[in-house]
Amino acid sequence: MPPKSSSKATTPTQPAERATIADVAREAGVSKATVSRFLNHRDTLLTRDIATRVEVAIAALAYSPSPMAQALKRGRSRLIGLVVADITNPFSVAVLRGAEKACQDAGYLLMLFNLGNDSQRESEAIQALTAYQVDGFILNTLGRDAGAAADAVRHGKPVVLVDRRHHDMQADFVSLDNAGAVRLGARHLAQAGYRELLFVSEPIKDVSSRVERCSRFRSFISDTAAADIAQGAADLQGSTFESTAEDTDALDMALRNLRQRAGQRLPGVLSSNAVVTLRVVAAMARLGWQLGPDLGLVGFDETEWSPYVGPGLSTIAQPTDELGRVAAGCLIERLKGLELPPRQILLPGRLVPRGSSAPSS
Amino acid sequence: MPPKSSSKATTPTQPAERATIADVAREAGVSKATVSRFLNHRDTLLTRDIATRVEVAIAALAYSPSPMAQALKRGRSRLIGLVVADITNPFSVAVLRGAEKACQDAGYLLMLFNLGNDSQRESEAIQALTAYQVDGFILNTLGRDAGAAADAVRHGKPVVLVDRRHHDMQADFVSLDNAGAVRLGARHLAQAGYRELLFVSEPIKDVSSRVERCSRFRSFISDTAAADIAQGAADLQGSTFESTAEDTDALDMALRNLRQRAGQRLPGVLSSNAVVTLRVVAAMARLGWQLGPDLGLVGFDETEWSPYVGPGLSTIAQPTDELGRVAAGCLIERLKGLELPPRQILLPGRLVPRGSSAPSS
DNA sequence: TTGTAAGCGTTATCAA
DNA sequence: TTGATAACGCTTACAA
Repeated sequence: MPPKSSSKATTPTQPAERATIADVAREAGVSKATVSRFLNHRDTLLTRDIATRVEVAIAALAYSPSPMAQALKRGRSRLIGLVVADITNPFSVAVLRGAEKACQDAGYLLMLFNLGNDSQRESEAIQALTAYQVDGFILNTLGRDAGAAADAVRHGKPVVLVDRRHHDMQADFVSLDNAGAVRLGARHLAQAGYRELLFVSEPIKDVSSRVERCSRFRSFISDTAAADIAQGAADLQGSTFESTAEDTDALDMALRNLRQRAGQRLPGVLSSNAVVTLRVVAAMARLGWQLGPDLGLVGFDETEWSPYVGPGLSTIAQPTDELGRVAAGCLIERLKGLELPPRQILLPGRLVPRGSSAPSS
Repeated sequence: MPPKSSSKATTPTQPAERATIADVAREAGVSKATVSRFLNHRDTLLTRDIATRVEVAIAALAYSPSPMAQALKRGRSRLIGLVVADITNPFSVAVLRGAEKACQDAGYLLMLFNLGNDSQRESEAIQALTAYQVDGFILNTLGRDAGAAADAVRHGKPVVLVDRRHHDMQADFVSLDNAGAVRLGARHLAQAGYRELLFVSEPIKDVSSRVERCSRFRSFISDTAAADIAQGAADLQGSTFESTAEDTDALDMALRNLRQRAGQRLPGVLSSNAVVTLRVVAAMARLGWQLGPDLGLVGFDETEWSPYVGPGLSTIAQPTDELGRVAAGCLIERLKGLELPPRQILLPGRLVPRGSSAPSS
């Protein structure tokens, strides 16, 4: 293949190959070093005359530097590695979206690695990404594969954890304020009159956000119950349940038991994410119960469809876009050299009350 | 795992820096070229003795080649660029997921660029991605920015178009069989007894998939009506409507008109994607109509929530994962050197009938 | 069969 | 202020 050299190109307007810094140097009649200086240290040391010559040449050749070569030389790539546990999860996607935007705005590109819920592959992901010299990581993973992320940190690559913290890792952490969010949802249910509550979660398995939500739910119940007792009204009870996608019978049973325990009182469910919410909705359909009157429901994660399922699903909206943006922002600050002990940034959730938490419509 | 270079490393188990090919060569007592040969042409030309020495050294240093350096030298990067018009769109995400999986399996990593529905940025995206030497592109974009993708093709980078074709571009195209899918949905409505049909789409704006669905709907109506006349039953009518997110009044009006036109007959809607479906559902709620009895609805795109909205939403499920997989597969074949005229791969949709297209429950 | 050396497109360290 | 020149980590003629 004749590479460039004029020849009878069918499209004369296109420089068949990308121009290199050498081409620019030749065109401008200067050295490569000068061109490089123009690019990187525009402010310092450059004769007006030479500078414009270079500038013209760059424009003429539509030159832009090769990030690959720069990465090789500098050891930095303007790439950010994003590892998500499961891109099926709408929450991950929402975060991804926020992060992608922030990265683009800061001139970074995102390299994506999806674990497909196979936490074993976490170190594989991080290795692949480090190989490409990504400048930093945004991790939304289990952190089971403990060494993996720690390696990255040790290699001096900044890491930001989103939603799920890793055990004793020195990294910024960005997440929903789970304590506040659980309180928001549980209190709303309790005040609406639902007094026998059940927290339904995916299998907890040490996933930090699940652990937190679950334990916060427990403490909400005991705190509130204690307060109630002090006021002579001791009817609030709570329990928790871990639901799997397969075992729908177990969920049906848990809900039946819940209603039985409730007795005269109203039963209510707080579900830990959108997937679980849908499972509860499906169970309700199987049981033939009405959302609201028969069972109160508040679910984590607001979605476009929340308003239209049953009487409308009450949700706790996470600031997903902002989580992604903030995570990327944190990372970029670190990349700019910010030295600070690991930060913890918790963003508040927002309650969106709808029919599913209204005892009577 | 004891690496080598003593020094007082705080973490003795980690080789502070990534090992390079030179390190391996030194460790094995051979030349860099030999190591490189071992890596790339393991099969040919290598003494058993030397080969094992290299192998041992590589293992000892946990060496893996730098893809950046390889890319620089080879001009190929094992990177695939994915450009999506709007990552908010669940369809895009589903495709992304399928593609990501296929790429990973083939040893490619995905670089993601989201246009955020700003079609102007398409060439920006493609340029950024080519700068990183991506080996090929998967494009789910409008193709408004005509030159952009064409440039990539001209530079010899294979391109696969997903869901949206670009005008006269030489590239593989992977998509739902829109003709078949429209027929599936419209016929289902018609057979269920809905005889005054409305196709509701997002603003068509030259987006190829929208254009196709809309025109296929029109021809379904005229074909079927013609056949009906031949049989003496000429009561099937159809029209189309473009809905925007803002102007909900217009949609309400369109539905009211539809029902009026229907007269004694039943009105039915075919909606062009999940977003539009939700808009129609919202309009129904505003109008106080019942899905099914008052208006039949079939929507493109199956989602996890389709079963739980109203009486269940009838949908036309796209094989999203497979679309992504096939697209990535096509690209990878091309990368392996497959020379073929541009292919067109259409995957069938599947009708999922539910309550929203049942006149009586 | 193996080694030497020349690049790939940059940036950085020297002299000039 | 500018220009050679040597890396960065790898592949690949070409020699040996």
